[in-house]
Amino acid sequence: MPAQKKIKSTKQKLATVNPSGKKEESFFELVFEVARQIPKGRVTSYGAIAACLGTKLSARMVGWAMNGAGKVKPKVPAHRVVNRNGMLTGKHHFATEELMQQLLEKEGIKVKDDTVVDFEKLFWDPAEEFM
DNA sequence: CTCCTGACTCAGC
DNA sequence: GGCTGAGCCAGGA
Repeated sequence: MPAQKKIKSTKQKLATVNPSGKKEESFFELVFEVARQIPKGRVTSYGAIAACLGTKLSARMVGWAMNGAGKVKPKVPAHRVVNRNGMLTGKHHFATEELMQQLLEKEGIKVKDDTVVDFEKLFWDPAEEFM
């Protein structure tokens, strides 16, 4: 795990990325925004996103937010989000358990034993993007 | 309104 | 070094 550096007000940065100055977005919409920023062929963790949003203790909420990942538009690449070990803990929530892995492999990410190979190398820190 | 649960994480044993 | 318990917050019953 890359030591989580000083997280700044990422929410504000998100507001910049998403200049639809409407009402406050719910927590998972915020999560979706971050998730959509994940570059192809890269992955991140629930904790990283949570920390990025300032609620690192609520990584569960991030994962849960992903529950609606396929129900929103544009679609959220939930398959690029794994737990802090790089394990595909959320694959059971996809259409099929193989789907998540297939999507990852399709993007050049190798998956072995439900775990992303070279996870640390492929890890994408949301804080980097909004810095 | 209260209770339960959950795609995580960390700390303790 | 693996397993267990507790904390986290939001939404659904």
